[in-house]
Amino acid sequence: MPTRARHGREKEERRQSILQAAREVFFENGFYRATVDDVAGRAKVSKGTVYLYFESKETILALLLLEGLNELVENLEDAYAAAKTLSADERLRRLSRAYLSFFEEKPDYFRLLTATDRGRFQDSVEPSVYQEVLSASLKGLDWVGMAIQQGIDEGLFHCCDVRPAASILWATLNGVLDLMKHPLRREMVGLELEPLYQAALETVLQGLQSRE
Amino acid sequence: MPTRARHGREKEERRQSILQAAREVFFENGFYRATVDDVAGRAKVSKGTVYLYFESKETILALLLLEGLNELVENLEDAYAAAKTLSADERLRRLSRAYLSFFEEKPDYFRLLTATDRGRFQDSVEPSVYQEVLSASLKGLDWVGMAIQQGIDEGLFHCCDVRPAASILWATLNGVLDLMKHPLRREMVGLELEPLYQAALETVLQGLQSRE
Amino acid sequence: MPTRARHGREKEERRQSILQAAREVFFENGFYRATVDDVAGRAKVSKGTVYLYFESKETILALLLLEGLNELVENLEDAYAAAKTLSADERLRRLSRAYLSFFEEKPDYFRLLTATDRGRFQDSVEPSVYQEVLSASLKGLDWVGMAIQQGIDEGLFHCCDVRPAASILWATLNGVLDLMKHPLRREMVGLELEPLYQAALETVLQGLQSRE
Amino acid sequence: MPTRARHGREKEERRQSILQAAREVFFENGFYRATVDDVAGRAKVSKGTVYLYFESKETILALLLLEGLNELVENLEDAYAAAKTLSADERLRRLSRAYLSFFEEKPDYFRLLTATDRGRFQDSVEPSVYQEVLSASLKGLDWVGMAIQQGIDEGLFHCCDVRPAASILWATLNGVLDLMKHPLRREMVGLELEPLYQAALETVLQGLQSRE
DNA sequence: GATGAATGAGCGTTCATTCAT
DNA sequence: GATGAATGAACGCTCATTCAT
Repeated sequence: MPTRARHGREKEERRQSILQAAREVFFENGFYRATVDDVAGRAKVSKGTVYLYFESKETILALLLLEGLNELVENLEDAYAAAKTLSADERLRRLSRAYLSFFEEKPDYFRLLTATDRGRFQDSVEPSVYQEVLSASLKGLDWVGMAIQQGIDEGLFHCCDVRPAASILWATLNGVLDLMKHPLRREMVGLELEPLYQAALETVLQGLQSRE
Repeated sequence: MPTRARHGREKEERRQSILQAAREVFFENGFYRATVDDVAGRAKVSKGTVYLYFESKETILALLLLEGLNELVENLEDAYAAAKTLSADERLRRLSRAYLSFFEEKPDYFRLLTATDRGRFQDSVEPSVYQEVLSASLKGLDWVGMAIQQGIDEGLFHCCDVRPAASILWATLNGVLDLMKHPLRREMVGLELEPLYQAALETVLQGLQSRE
Repeated sequence: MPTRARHGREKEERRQSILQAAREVFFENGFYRATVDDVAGRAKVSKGTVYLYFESKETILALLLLEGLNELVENLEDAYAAAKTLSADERLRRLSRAYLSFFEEKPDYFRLLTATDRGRFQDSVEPSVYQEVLSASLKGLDWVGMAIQQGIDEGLFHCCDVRPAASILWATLNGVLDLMKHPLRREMVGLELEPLYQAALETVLQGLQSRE
Repeated sequence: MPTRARHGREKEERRQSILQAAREVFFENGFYRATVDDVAGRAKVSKGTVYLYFESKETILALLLLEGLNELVENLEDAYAAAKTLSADERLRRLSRAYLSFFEEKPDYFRLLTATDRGRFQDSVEPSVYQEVLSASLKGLDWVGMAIQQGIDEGLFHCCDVRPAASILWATLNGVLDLMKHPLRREMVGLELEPLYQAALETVLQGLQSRE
């Protein structure tokens, strides 16, 4: 059934083009300033068509967030797997680099994830979806945790508990990205993102290795 | 001119009561869900009066953010000054504690600062105001930087540059607070804020002391 | 031409199944709340197919109304014919009972007939169709009129004109049904439909018999 | 405080002019076809202003219905009171005439009351309001009932129960008005409203007087 | 200075109808 | 003939802002 297959593909393409349009206008104007009209206009479809593919504006946001987060998680997974034979600290460097790459390639997801007023989102979307977004946003912690556990097993780290250690590292990376995500703020700090990010990683690694 | 003075005082009081009302409704409902009607109602003035004292809803937000940030900066300043005779690492512990206190006492400012969709804010407010907010949000960096400089001078830290070191520490503290600010997320991580915050601080301090 | 014939039959079946679906959803949700999507879904055809068989949503309503009215008229006709040998007042009792049966078996037609906002209907449907609905809704009058004429001829009624007499009886029956069609209203009136309906009929019959 | 008083009066006038506009457009187009924009345009105010005075479109309808019904009830009350010294049948004639006058002077209320799809109305309006409308629409029954009770006491009517008798009379009057409210139907029936209405009244009065 | 009535553009969403396949 | 994706006008409603009093 080639026609059916074609139809399916075209539908999926249309869906994707609406999602892409939403990504663009949400990023450009922020979720609240962006209107469904904007999204429709950008995707060159009518407003009604948007609602043919998606339940609501909030649903679109949720999908974008999940898409972004899932991509990040995949990147982390790959980085972790690719560094299978390496030492714990090297695996953590790979994980961190994967996170940085994601940030640099999809900066919009970051803005969306961090800058969207949660209040409205939280109660416009099904609780399960909200939970899913929240939990996906913490997946990174798990991979970092596994690498740190390896480091503890290998005797590299002397801290006694994995979860706090992983949280500290993850929070630090997030903190640096958040601090540097805004051009104006980058300018005010007077540093480049990449070297600072690397330095932060090494500092925390050092700190975790020192016996206290 | 006692009348003029009284007028001035009354005007200022009215202004403050509107700001207070705005604080409450913005915190309760989030900036976008809160309406100017809500603010006026809470302040027991008419909607027109709100616009007599403030240019726009966004201006009010900017003022609240600045207020919060200034209070934080004062706390940091005090903590820094009070620890005048202490060693650099101890001064940094005092600064960190001051930040944590602020977060715990005014958690709403945090939400407002981090969770407000920037798009609308940025271009509804005069650029100078936006700059001011941004720069105030980086004041913490300066105080941390001064303590770290002291640490370098004292030979405590072996890193060569103050600004990156300060940024790393500040970003870490921010990252931890951000990670733990949401109850649901706190639950998912399974840790308490305070011990994690302390551990993060000590880890970074250790990392900055190690020679690389 | 068996193929043609089969096609014709299939077409008619499809048409009927759409009408049946429309009956169901119009009755369940009311005409305005029901959507063409609902009708198509219930009939398990596509929305486009509905428009292949019917000009518009209103046309479907008109057809349903006519169907209902025709059924009523047939019932009245049968009741009239079956009471061929009876006296005029008995024939009127049979006609009335037939009307009541129709109301009790198809209460939804009543709702549709009386509760549908006429505005849209009247000018969404061809004038001839509207006329047809209106005239069908008056067919009952004709049969009642014939029985009353018989009564006049037999010397039972002393009123001089058939049409007013028939109108009065018909209006009374309608009025009672309308008054009692809503459960909440039935409860408020505190009476049962059937005895009230009978009493109303007898009262009017008495009234028509009295010499004034 | 003349200003306050003037303000109040002006506000009330504005309110009334919106109600009047709603009456017009609801009557012209039916409730569902009429849009809030239409109402606003007719009242020469903005759409927002409509919502300043009324909660919702349905609320406006409810108010119009109640207004109409209350006016009717007042008319009936007056007619009943004015006929204090008359015999029961004469009082019923006065009540009926009052009802007819109301119908002729405010035909729109009738259309609105009988032709509005209840489904949507019923669940767009608070249950208490719906109850109120329903109960007001039955107030006429009470006055008719009182006059009939008087007729029973005076020995005029021989029926044993007031409520059915009142319901029959009221239903008949309603049935006639409903039958004749539409010009096209009036034409088809070939009678004038007023004589038919009178004849119906007399017929039922006769019927109620006859011993069965 | 203070009011609050008025505005009107804009919102997210719906749905009868059309039309390319 | 049948489909169902696409349309787009219209809907009821909101709310930051203005301005006559």
